Amino acid sequence: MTIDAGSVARFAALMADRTRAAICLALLDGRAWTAGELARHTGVGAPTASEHLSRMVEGGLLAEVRQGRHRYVRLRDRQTAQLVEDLGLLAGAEEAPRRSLAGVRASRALAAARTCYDHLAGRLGTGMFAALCDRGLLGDADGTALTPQGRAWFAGLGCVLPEPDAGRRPLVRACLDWTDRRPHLAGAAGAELRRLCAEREWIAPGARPREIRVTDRGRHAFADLLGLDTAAPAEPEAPRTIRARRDTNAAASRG
Amino acid sequence: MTIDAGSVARFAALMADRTRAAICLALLDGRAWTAGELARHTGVGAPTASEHLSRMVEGGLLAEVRQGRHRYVRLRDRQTAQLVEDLGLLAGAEEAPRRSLAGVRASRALAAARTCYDHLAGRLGTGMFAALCDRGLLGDADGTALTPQGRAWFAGLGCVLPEPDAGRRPLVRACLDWTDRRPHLAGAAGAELRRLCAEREWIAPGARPREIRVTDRGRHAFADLLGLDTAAPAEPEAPRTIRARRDTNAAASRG
DNA sequence: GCGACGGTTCGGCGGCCGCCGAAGTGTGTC
DNA sequence: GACACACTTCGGCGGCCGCCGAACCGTCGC
Repeated sequence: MTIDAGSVARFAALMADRTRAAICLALLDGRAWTAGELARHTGVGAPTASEHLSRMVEGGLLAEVRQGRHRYVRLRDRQTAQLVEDLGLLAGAEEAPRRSLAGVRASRALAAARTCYDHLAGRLGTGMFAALCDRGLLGDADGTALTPQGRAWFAGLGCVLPEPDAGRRPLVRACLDWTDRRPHLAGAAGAELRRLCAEREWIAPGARPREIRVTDRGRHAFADLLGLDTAAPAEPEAPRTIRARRDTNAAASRG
Repeated sequence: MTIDAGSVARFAALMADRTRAAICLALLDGRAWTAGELARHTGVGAPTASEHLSRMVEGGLLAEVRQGRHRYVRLRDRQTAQLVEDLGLLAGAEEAPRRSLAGVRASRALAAARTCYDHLAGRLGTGMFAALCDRGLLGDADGTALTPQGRAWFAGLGCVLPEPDAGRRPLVRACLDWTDRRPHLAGAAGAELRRLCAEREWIAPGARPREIRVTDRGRHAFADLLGLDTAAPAEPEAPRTIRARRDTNAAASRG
């Protein structure tokens, strides 16, 4: 047996609980969260969250950094984040589109622009991907390769892209978008592009985790560079609320 | 919430059991298995297997075809197979290399050549990938693109590759090999290449599931086409045995 | 029609799991 | 040194889960 069924089961079990899955999804924003934040976010007590985190770290799903009286955790690495994302995509693929009204409001902003681990997603991300393709900067039809023009475009922005090297992270990768069902730019170039956008303040963090906002400066830059229209909905943000979810947990844990 | 933690947990739970994980891994060979075969393969009773399969089909992990008094199941689609494979890779990444002696014998053949869902893996797969790169048939350093020469090479073999089309399956994809830790060729081209190898009888099924054997004809073809040395270990195959595994199950299900 | 056979359903058993409250540990602050 | 705070450990509770044996249901072969 090349690979042990037991270890696969053990690893999958780390995500096979509603609370732990919620933790994984929260961590998809690429940041490190404290144990307390995650407890509040998932609506669970501190002891429970603590046990979950220990288990996930032990199992190799999360990495932790202890700092003073805080315990920070993040997804172990890019591969792990990718797995969580793929899992979310597949798990959501067949789901009926039942969503609360509050959810619609929240997801509208997320659908517009958000981060996906370390790159840009939402309509902003898919729009950029399409624009890059249109201009011949991404080649090979699927957009899984960077053309010489593409490389020049990045260089013109002052982006130093890592030399592509077999076995390392792909330079460009097409990542199917949850909300838009079209690809957005992932891979090393996607991460670099996001870093650049943040550095030049073309984007800024939104009200909720993972949500991002295109700044005025960014709107001009995206229009100039890619002919991209990033008109904002410009609605005031509702305060984030913690909702109880104990009642829904038992129901959800069953197939 | 863009994606529901409950559905992620529910989906992950489908693989979070040793028996179900073993079923997934078995199905990675791309074939459809009957319920009985899987019950025997996983060392579990028929009722148990039946319940597992129903749950996995219901949850969208497997697809089933009922034929007479048989129930055939397979992984739902390529994305699902990919997920299982990635999960296996990550789950195995940190594991201590504890393996039984029988396991070593078995995995030696698998490490030499096997199928990975619908393409070739093992040293045969990684060797071909490296050879294709060396000859400039795969471009873009990571080998995520086919060069014009590469396309010509496939054409010369009589392989009709699908036109690459955004949103469809990538033409070529580098898939990290479990045993060799180097990439092998996946994607549509990988699948086509495997089909061709089987059609010309360059490869033949091995003694165990997923295992493949390079034929004499294949050995010559691979040497001529790619300068690839595929010397076989040529050891007689041990008969496959069903081992009891009930005792190890409880231990494995705990973190 | 009958028996063999693959698969399913049902009832029940043992075991683990996820949760919490209470108490404990270590860190930073006044 | 005392207190607040973030987190952990412990004990216990309710609940689901995975398994099996027994009985049952279709299908196939004779």
